[in-house]
Amino acid sequence: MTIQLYNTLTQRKEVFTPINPDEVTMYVCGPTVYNFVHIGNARPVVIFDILFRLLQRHYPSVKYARNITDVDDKINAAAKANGETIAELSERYVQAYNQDMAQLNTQPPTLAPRATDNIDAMIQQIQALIERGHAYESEGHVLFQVSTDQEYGKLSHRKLDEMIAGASERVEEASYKREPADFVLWKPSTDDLPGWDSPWGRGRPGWHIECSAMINKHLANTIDIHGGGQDLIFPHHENEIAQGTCCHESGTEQFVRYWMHNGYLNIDGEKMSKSLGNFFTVRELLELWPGEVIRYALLTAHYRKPLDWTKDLLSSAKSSLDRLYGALRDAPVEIEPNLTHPALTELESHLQDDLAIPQVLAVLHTLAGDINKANGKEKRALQAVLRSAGGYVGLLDQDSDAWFKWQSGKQESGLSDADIDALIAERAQAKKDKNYARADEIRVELKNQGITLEDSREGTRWTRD
RNA sequence: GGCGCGGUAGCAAAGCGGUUAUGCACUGGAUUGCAAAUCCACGUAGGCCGGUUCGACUCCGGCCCGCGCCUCCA
Repeated sequence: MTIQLYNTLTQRKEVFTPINPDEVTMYVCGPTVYNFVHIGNARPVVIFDILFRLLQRHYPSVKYARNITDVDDKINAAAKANGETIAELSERYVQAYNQDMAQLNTQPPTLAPRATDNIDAMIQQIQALIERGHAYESEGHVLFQVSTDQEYGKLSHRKLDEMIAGASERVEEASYKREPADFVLWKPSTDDLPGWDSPWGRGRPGWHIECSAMINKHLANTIDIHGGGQDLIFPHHENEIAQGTCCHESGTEQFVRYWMHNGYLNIDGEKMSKSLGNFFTVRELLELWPGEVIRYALLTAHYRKPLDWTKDLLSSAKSSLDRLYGALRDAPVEIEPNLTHPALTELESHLQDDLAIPQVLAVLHTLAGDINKANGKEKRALQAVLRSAGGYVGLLDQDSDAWFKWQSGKQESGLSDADIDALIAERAQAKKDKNYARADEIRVELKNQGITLEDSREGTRWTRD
């Protein structure tokens, strides 16, 4: 069975065949570090994490790069507002980003290049574009002349003249542009702004150049997969193609073979975005929910479809995970290597079919049902299968007991584990004395504090809501 | 105006030209000192109108509604 991926370029699912099966290359657009990221920013990270895991099972080496944009006007503005240096601010948010993404069980990428470490590569690429007649210098700016690229628009499936006609009010007209659609590769910096020396004076890069330059520098001239949110298709990725293709000798060498784009997160049916202000940061969500619940919630819809982000989605994700972890009671956390099982084969085939993750979740739940009906050796074996299955999508990697005892930042003022254990001990004695009134009283007391008790032959377990 | 996506049961969300998606919630039963967890039972859902077909949620056409992109954005 082969991996099939939906390619935005061709608008269809295609069989994935890497240029070099010994080393697959993937690049995903990372954050601009001027703030905590919102949950919409986390969706591609989680989605491409699952693709990364899938590719790693199929190929000996996968080079996955995710950039850090640490030069941007929004960073400059935020640093100024905070009275902080740009370096301090961006470093702080890089750390926060890495922590947040780790909380969502995402593996770190192979490479996390920063824009500010790759200015040379950008300048080189811009120079190549000028030499090849695709870019020009004007009033301290360097611009890409879109009309020199016959292929421009092939990713977003638009024609240049239609774009301009439709967007005439929004396209920035500037004296230094030859044509309105031309976009900035390099712009001049004033003394109070970050800047680098260049053949065109002290300045800083435009938005799009960092990705194409870093891809060429750190991965290859042609890479296998490039991912990001659907809102990056135009202009960002379209411009990357223009830069990454036109800068090379042939001018036709393919830049990226498979373009993948995830759908948006919506709030009340509308796109979540920083500019609209209708967003939740991953930080604040992690105060209220385990990272795994957030991850699960992000996986409930197919990656190319919009996903409505609601409280119900999260509590439903929590309940769903409760069921899965319930089936993993007393099971070891370690994943058994090289396990084979029809359910794993089925799950793998869903993932290979353009990441059909909702169907993977269905397989997980079917397994959980089977486990709950099984006993002894069979049950143990199925639990190992479920652990493995979870690993395919970055779920179910913690101890079941720890899962059920998870405490949010907001709950920390409540009962401690020791308090709870003490009350349970008291209740056990009461039960032994057939003092059921007192036993029930303790249970109600705990229930009011969000603690649910479960009696069994082996003793009493408890879970936090 | 151009390009694109979607409308499935109370909610969320998939596959599929004919046979249970799945989860959450609800209800009844088993189990339990009472609970919880678990198991069993329980939903002919597919925006509207045509067409193709022996048969359509699935394919085709039209319409209605919602959303996105069209140079800040994941």
